[in-house]
Amino acid sequence: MATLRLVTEVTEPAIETVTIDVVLSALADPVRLTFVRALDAAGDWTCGSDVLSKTGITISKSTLSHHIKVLRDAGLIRTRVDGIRRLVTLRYDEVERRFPGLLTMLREHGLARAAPEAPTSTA
Amino acid sequence: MATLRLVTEVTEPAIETVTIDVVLSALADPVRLTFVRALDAAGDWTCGSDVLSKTGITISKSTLSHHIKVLRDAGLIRTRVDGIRRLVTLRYDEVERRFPGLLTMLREHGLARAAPEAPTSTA
DNA sequence: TCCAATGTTCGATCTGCGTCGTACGGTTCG
DNA sequence: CGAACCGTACGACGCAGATCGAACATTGGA
Repeated sequence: MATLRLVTEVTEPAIETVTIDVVLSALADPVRLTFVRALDAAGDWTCGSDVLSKTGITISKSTLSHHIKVLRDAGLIRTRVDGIRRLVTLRYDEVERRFPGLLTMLREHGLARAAPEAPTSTA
Repeated sequence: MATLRLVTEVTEPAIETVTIDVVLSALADPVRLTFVRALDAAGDWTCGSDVLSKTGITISKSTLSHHIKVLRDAGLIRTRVDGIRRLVTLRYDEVERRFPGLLTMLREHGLARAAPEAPTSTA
């Protein structure tokens, strides 16, 4: 019985209300940083659990739910209900508009990898 | 007896070896974020204690020393010995070259302030 | 030489948060 | 309806890190 569609839709903050300190705190965690990078690589709506298998992250589903909530509250991702599961996606354009260069930075700097010496030259 | 000048000089990591996760963790703390903004506003070599009085941050000197070390290890600031005191400065050009847009982002987004209007939906 | 001022280091404390297990709610299908 | 699945909410636990005070090192000046 489909009486009323209640809270099925998940809301995220308007991009204008997102503050940079919240974003930095959200990205400071290695699991969430990896998660955001994976979402960026995926490009479109992805199941959160699938991100775990792709990245090799091993955490419980409650922990995953917690991280997704932190990222959503920070305005970085959006959640959509798809039947029995929930899909998430990176709010790339909005975030890049409010914090220019931030996501580009994450994309270019591979996970926790320092540049291999050679101060001059190379790129 | 002034024998040898030992470790008076303070060293910071080469900018190429700085990883983005360390930088994000360093900036995730509100005290350090305020500190970096103040250094950016100052523009040149500044005494760490003076930053506290400028920003109104009230922490002990040992805590301040700790935060400065974290920021220095993260490659964000540089420390110079000046007689009885130590001066710090933001490595603006280097950081901006390695992480384009990062410091500009901090500069434009005032401390923990969201955009005033929320066009759609509110709350 | 002695003392004041500044900053680092060390140990201890305490809060925040990442983590998990369990219980609960919603959805799909038999 | 009931069972299986997926995700969230809640409480508890443990650890990393933020904080402080005290002791020490260094410098500069009385």
